[in-house]
Amino acid sequence: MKLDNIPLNNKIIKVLKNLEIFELYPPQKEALPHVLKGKNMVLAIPTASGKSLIAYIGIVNKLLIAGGKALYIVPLKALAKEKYEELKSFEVLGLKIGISTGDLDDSDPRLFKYDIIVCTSEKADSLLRHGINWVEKVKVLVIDEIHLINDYERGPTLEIIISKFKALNENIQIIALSATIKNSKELSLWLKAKLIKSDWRPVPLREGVCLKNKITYDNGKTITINENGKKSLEILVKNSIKNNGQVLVFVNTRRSTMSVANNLSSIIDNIINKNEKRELIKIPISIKDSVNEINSIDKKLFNFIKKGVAFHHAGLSSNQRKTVEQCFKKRQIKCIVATPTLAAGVNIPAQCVIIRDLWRYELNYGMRPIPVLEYKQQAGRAGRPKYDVKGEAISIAKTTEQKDQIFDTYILGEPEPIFSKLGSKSALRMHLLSSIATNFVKTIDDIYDFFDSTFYAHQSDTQSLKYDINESLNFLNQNEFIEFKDNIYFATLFGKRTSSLYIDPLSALLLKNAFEKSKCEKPTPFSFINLVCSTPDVRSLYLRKQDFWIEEEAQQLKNEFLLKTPDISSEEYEWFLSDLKTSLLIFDWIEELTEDGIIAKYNVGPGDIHNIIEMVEWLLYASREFARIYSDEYLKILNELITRVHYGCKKELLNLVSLKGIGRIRARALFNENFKTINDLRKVPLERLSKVKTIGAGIAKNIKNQVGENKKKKNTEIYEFFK
DNA sequence: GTGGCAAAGTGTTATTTTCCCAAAT
DNA sequence: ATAACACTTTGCCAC
Repeated sequence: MKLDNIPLNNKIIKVLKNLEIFELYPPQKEALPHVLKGKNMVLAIPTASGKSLIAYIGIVNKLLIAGGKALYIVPLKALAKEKYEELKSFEVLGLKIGISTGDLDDSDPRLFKYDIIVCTSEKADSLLRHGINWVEKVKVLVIDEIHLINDYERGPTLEIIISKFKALNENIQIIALSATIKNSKELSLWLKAKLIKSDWRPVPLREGVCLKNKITYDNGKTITINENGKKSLEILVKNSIKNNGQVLVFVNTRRSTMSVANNLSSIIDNIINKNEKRELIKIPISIKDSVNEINSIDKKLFNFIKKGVAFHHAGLSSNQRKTVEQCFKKRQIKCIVATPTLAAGVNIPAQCVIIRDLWRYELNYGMRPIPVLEYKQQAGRAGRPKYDVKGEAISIAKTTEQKDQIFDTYILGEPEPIFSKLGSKSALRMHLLSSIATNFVKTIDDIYDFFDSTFYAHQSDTQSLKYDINESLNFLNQNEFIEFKDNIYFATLFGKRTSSLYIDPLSALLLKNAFEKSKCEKPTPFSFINLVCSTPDVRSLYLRKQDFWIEEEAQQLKNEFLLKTPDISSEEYEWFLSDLKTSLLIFDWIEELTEDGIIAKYNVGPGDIHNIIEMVEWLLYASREFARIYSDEYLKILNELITRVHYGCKKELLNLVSLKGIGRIRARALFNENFKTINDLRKVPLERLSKVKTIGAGIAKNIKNQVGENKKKKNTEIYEFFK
């Protein structure tokens, strides 16, 4: 259907044409009239078949007619960025686009001036908890990847946001985007939405299973591949690349990503030509970020990239991930070997997808088959629009039985239905508290009514839900998060802070008890690091066989624990050690152990380090807020510690690190050459400064600008007193 | 029989992942 | 459950 035949605002059509969109895909065509009428929608169609565009048009159309705001909710920060950038094209229509994710420079008041706001689900929840004053202005709510309602950790949040917005704003239009799921009908009934379901794809997908040298396709055809001494995976990759394609290989461990990349590297190296190689060699140099240390993962990655292949998993830093993804999109890298993260993230299509592992290790369960939904998401990455006529998704089987099973469950099978996880204890205590703390609900009937509107109630027996709610209310009451008077529930100061700090009530309780009851005589920075690492909000590292050294550390540090240490024979002892391991990592970080040192000592990637730092920093912040209430003698040590964790440095560098463009590395270099204070930097000549290791002329100038006499000294002087 | 080296066999180890705060610019 | 790696044993050849 050509764009010109669509009853749509001309201005919008013009924007679409600028985006080189001249006609709509069939599912888009089907959905559009309903969206334009302002109806609630559930779009259950494959990824990359243009779901977001329908949401964009829906939003823009509504806002141009009725004014107000729209909220676009996504599951990942990286996706928020992607959507934000796509939506920017609509700014010419006079709509302002905003993004709000944890690590971007946006605070709540600023969001008021935006018309379309992109954020993660937790951020949206957090905004609601802080009582934003523009809730009733939200006319359109888009939920991307709504099937994540099925997720134990994050699903309940999604459900709560939807239910709250529906309660606060009766006429809100909800546009839900979903992967194909079995019970999309049920979902659409809950949302009172029009359901559009389709398997249509812009590039057709052919699925197959490879057993030994034979591939059987979903249309019944078989082909045989054979080449001396090569595994079928290697032949598949080779053939695809030779035909001008690109390949994604999915495996189930990080270690495997590297070993498979290694096996493929010489093969791919042989295919690519000299020009391509020249381009590839440039890549590493162009992304070297002089603020960060070059770590061993960088080196490994660059060695592969040189040969046109890369590995990809959550242990990579965000820079490394971005480089791999972008170079693949630019078609410089021919093959990425990845863990399932890649399938859930930003859209990275390839001509051929190879799914080597359909099993995955799960704690307490051993190896289990991955959900069909996940298989479909991985397979769905096959087929690059504009480049490929057909996408190919091949799974690897080892036996005939496996082959048949893959066909039955994955290729011909239907994705699982999704189930609400709101009934879990942790979800209930978290969301009950926040609902009470924001006065969203007051009486027990309010609470029942509200939970009655959730997907959970839509799916399950409400009687048992009432029982679970009461149990959680009792827990919150007994631990002084909430009180109950004259039939009204209200939150205590402690409860309100817990809710607005966005931490698990169990974490809050742990922190509070430590502050009020700890017998630790003289808490050190380590004490507080260990405290926050013991909360359920900080996910601890795995223990391995060679980690016995941690037990010895426990002995050394025995006087610094704020919490009681469990008995060696007790069940909690393993948890304790794994929390301790995480604490020690952070302690090494603030004692300026190099990134590579940490990577080797703890067997983690730079991405893991970054994640742990973020979690610990966030909980230290929360601890400081509780310290204000319960023990302000800890304020100073906590403030200092938060900055040290942020930068990864010793106390003596706090002055220097407060300057922009100066991280732990440069600060250390300056300090070692005896520039220890802001005043030292003010006195030194520019030329001398630019001779310091890791500091060039540009940075030196930058420093001078910041410390120059006429400039404001507010920021830079804050840490002088730590000396 | 012995040294040198590659292939085959045995044993050990570890196992995927995301988001949440506030304040200032 | 299984891949990946480290380590040991076996097999083979030339001398």
